[in-house]
Amino acid sequence: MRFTRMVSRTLRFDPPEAETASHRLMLRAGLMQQVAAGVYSYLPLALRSLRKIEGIIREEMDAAGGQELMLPALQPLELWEQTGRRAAFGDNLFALQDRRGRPMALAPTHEEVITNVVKSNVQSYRDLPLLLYQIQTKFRDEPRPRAGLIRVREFDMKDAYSFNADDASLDESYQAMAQAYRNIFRRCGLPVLMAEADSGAIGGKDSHEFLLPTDTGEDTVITCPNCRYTANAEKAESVVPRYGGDTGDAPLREVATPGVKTIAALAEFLGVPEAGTLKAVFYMADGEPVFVTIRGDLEVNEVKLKNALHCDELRFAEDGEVQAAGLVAGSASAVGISGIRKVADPSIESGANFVVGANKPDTHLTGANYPRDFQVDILTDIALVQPGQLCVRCGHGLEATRGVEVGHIFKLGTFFSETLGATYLDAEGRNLPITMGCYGIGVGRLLAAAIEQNHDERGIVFPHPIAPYQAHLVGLNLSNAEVAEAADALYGQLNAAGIETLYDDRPDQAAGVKFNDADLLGLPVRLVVSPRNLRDGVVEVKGRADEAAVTAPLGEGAEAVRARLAGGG
RNA sequence: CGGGGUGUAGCGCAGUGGCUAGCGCGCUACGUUCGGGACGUAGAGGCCGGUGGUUCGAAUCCACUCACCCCGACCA
Repeated sequence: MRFTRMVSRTLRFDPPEAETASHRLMLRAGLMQQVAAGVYSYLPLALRSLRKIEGIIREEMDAAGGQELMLPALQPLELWEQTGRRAAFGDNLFALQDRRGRPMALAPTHEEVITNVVKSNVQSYRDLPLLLYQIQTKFRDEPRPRAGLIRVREFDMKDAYSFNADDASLDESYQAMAQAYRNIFRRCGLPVLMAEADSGAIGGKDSHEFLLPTDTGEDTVITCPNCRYTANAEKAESVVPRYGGDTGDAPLREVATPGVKTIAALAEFLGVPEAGTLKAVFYMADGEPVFVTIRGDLEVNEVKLKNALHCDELRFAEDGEVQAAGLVAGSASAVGISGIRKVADPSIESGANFVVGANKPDTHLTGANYPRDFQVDILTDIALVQPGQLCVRCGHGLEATRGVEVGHIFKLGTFFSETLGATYLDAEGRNLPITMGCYGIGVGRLLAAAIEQNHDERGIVFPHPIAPYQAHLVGLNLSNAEVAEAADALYGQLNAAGIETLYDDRPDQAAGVKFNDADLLGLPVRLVVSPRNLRDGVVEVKGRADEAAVTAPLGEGAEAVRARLAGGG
């Protein structure tokens, strides 16, 4: 490709709206252009890279026994109502009407449609297992798109679905997918963490996320440096150190706490640690108020809470809703409260004689103990893991890192097959629901993550397998006919040798401009033809990440590129 | 949806009521330069986000509205 024929141009300065590295570099290098919030045009350079990523994904999916197909993005809304996911997705689902007023949706994912495909094609255990996948555009009306391709509303996703007769078979498919994912990310130059993840309201036993560690990531990963336990903070569990050695036989006693509203203020006022108090938090779950109790030094994990409540929408209650429920914000506790759903974290048992609200203004109680003084409807882990808490497996201190989720695999179980009636006959003639798994990779996000991981202060440093071109041929001083001739000839040789080459054939740009653009675009190998090199009969060869260039005989440019690519770096 | 911010040339920005709206980059032409973002000369390029108001006069003041960015609740 000749530089002078490219539609895109590089930006001389960083675009001010882009804060994360991949976003900034992709705009600046002319890889993409924004059309609307979370909607981008992919220019040729980006598309070439995306196609390479897709190629890697296809190879690995096919190697794992996958079959590629293509499902529609436009779907009847009815399909989403059948499984109840119209409500689950809520405003994130792009809904529209066709010309006859029929409700339609732009699909955010494809479990419903693929389950119907399998339902009408699979009757027997002999037809299983199946692994089907596609690379296709998804639509999600995200509340807040951000950071370039990290979070967008229209994006290409590789989504795969496995269909198995039983859990043992599902495990095999799941493991095969996990391995395929590891291969894909390694080939894209990404050192990902595989973390235990929340599987969502639909359930299913296992779920893992593949996260690229980076400060600009949206997720928090909890890791144990000792036993390698790795989990998304949404899912992670920890051991909460017990508070105090008391036996819990202290009597309940009221204390006046004028003006004390927060846990921090309460702890200070009474001279007890925050772990010696119980915190009350109020949520609205699908419109119903919920009373949540957790030890004072811990935070509520809303994902865990949502799963415990089996609700679609969960949010903090507003002041008016708290009052309407007859609760006293700042001095509330579950003691003596009824007529509202009560959820508590097991940490309320990891101590005794707690300080809690008295459910009247400016008053608290000391000596509160569960279950002696109050009861709850649901007692389950709803705590957010914090670094420094202890690993549930080995007791070592946990650490937290930020990461971008680039892939996610789920064991779905039989939710969709049961809801939509996808069954098979087993060897004994029984009609059983097919067991499913699903596996997603965001292709554009993977590119963004790769750039996030592989760049320096000068620009992108593309990993070879996903670079738009392998070689960047720079011709300096091309108004000199001899140099132009030599550069053109080398370009021809590279093409003939099958090396994808971007040829900076701009006749009148200064060397600095060309070098800076080459660094910005970050193609793996740079070749320089110039009057100086021509005099010596050589071409300069430099890997993007190399400190210095080496020279090769002018006629051996293609071999030099191959050698440099094989050398890594 | 809550909080903060921005809309003026392809891009980045300046312009606090006065008539022909400016600067840098980029772009076009010619000339000079030529190994890390060169220089000169001459040009092209604007419904100042939109609508409605105030005013003799609005990019500038007021109201409404739309869009985009950043911070929090969603996910590949």
